[in-house]
Amino acid sequence: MNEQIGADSIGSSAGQGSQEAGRYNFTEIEARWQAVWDAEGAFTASDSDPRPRAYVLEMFPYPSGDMHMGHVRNYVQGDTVSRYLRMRGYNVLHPMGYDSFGLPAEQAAIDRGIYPGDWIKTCIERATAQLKRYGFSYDWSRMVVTSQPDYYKWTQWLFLKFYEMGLVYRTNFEVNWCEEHGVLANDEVHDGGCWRCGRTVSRRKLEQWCMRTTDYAEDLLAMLDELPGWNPAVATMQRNWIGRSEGTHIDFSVPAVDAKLRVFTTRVDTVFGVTFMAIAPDHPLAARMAEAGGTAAALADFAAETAREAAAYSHDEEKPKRGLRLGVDCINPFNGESVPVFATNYVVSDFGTGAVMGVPGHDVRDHAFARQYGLPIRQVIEAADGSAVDVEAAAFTDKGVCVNSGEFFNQPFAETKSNMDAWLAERGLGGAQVQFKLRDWNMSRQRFWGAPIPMVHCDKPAAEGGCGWQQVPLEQLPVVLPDKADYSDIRVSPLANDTAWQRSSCPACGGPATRETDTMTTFMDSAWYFLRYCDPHNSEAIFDPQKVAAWMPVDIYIGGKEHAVGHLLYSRFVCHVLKQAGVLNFARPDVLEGRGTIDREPFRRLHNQGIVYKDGAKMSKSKGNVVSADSLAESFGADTARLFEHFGGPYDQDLEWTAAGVQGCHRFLGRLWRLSLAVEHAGGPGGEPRDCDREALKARHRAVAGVSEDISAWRFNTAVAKLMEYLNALEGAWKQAGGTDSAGAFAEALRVFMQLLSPFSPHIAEELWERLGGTGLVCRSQWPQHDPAMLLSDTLELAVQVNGKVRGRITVPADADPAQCIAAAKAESAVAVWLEGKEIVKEICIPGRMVTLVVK
RNA sequence: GGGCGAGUGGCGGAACUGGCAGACGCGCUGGACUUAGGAUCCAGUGGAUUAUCCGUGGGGGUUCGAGUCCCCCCUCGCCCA
Repeated sequence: MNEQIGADSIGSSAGQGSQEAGRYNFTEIEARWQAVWDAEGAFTASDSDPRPRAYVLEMFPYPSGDMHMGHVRNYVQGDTVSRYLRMRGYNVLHPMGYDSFGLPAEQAAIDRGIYPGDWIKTCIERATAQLKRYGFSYDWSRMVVTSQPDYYKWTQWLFLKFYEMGLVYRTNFEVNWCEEHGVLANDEVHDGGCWRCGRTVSRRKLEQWCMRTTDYAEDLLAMLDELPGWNPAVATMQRNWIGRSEGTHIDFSVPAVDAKLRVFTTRVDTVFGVTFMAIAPDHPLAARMAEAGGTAAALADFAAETAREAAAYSHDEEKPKRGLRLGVDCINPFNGESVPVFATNYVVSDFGTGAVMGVPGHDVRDHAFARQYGLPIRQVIEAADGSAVDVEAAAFTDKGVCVNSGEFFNQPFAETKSNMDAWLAERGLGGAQVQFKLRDWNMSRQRFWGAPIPMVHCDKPAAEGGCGWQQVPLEQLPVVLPDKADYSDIRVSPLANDTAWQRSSCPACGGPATRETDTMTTFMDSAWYFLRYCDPHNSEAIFDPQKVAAWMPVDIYIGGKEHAVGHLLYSRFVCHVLKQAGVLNFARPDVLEGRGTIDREPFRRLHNQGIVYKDGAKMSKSKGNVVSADSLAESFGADTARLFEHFGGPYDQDLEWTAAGVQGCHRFLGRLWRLSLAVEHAGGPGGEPRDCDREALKARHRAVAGVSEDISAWRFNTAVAKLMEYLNALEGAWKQAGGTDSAGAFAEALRVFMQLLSPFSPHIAEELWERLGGTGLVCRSQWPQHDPAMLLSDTLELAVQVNGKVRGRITVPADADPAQCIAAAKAESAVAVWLEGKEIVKEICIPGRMVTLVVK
């Protein structure tokens, strides 16, 4: 730094020859400050720090291949907020980890013939290096990795805890089945075929472990109302997913098999319009009824066919409705009528009661079905306004008043429903019933790369007094995955082939037992990781409840809205259960907006960043349209890349990836660099403040006010724009200063600049902060305040409108009253032209903004 | 089909409660730095038939004044059937 760089050198090249030392060398700067932060433990969240705590969390990634721009966008937002909150005086917990069990690792292992754990280890190292390069302020000492035994031991512990609470049961669940590749996840089924071989996928039932999430449906729904900080769109999606509906159970008797067929309906008022009964082909009573009706063989065919078909139709296609008349009737309890029973492909057995009453007059699907099978269509509801209804032409689905319904006539829906519910309840035939769309949670995956379900099955047959399924004793956790995986037959999980691993002993009788070979869904791994961050190295317990109480709930959770129902709902569920079990109790009050504590809700605020697209598709490894996180950092540096991610648009808006414009952000940092060095070299405190100094001062207060407000409101794009405006103003003022007199004032202005810039481009901010004489680390300095008085000026420029069009502008003292403004407006020559020969009918002055005159 | 969101220059996007549309940046045009330029600086940049007029997907409305509020329509995206 021996070259004198004066004010006039802003425009000169700083990147050549002897001036090399003054060049903005981002590679060097970024490495240097990352090392300093590391050495200083600048981002360690301390459990003993007395300052108020904040917990900022981004959804942890699946570490498969490169981190890409979609990830970076997410983390940049969390990091900026974290750094901002630290400077506002909070003890911030900002951790990172990896969701490393699951399909991609398993797939990579199959494709490359390696062990999934080895592959994932490499990926984690790579991802960590990429994240570190961006200078994200994570407390890396708290990293959790879900595929490591010290983590999944506790995932297994949770499973057993829930088992003890009676929340886990075993049942038949439908899975997608490929003859060559075995069980497939939903996203491995493409257009009804296996994604690998294209073979038609069928549905098959497997015994699996299942969690009673529906027990908590009411609470999970109700507590959404306590979460005003959630993205409302996501809250709505969860409400719809939980799908509470108030309806009615009705038992229809089936004389042929002497049984009752129970249906659920939200439209009990249409019960007199029932002309058939639709059930799932695999309804528990279906076979018996078919037997009685002489259609057993036909039913078996039909059931097999619909099982095949179910996988073939994705949700957005309306599949053709088909049915099989079973040959038996059931009796409508309300009017004693016999109606035929059909097995159909549009009623499924694992939802509701697996049976639906067919009311073609008032339900669209039933209408289509009745048309196809020539069933009668009957009108039992009339329009409330008395207008004509033709149920032969189309189903009338509005709520109206009953007709042709015996004693229940001419009443609005609510009354009819309560009367009918009561009528059913009195006779023991059903009654009012609340139902949820939410289903219980299937925990089992027929996969190797997941946390083994810690259950063993006693080898002794039940008939000989065997013990059946038993929990693995807690002291034997974790049940560790073998360190080899044999993928020679990929129809079954390697665990199911590994007889040595399966061998175990029965905790109940001490005899031989066999391990469960299914592993847990990865949604279970990710449903509690945010708790483990609070106490990541605890080897005695899943966590210390006091540590969790001190950090939880998460103040700000950031991630993609594709997790609106899955991950977020399961995480809420786990916390609700643990609260009930007395294991946790979130106690930390809301530091950001002073809201009350929600003792079992894990995420106080939820922000969903927009999706990054490339070539019209969401950026993802599987689509092969990934732009690596390294690409920008390499050519422009992390500081530029971070800035650019913010600047592209509102954080929650989707965007098509393009690097066009990144130059602008890089130029901005380059200009800041050159101005700062010029000021640094000019040195010395200035003399009397001059106009240009005052301009710099005003610009500074404007920037502090604007940037603070924008960050608080999550308007990062405009915050960056305001930093750019600040630089423009400082450059202008510096040029005006034309020398070194004012260097002190400009150094001060620039130090504040570095504070404002620090959450966005932290490395260059540290470097220049130090050069300009800042003490300590800028990321630990206290966020600057602005003086509101500095935002005001002595005079104001007002626009003058005549009949709604701007015709001129006037400059008035800031304290001028409306009458003075209006008088000045009329006197302005550019305005007067438009007033000539006209009559002024109205004069309006909007203080500080404009004067508007209406003429005739 | 239902729910939600969006439509503003050549481009990404600004515009808090209705109050000067296009902040900030990209791109582009011209110029400077005696050559060169993926560097830097300066000036300009919504359109047009340029004293003025027209412009925020289209059409109506409320208002002194509408990107913003109300009604109808079109297009796109996401979620759910």
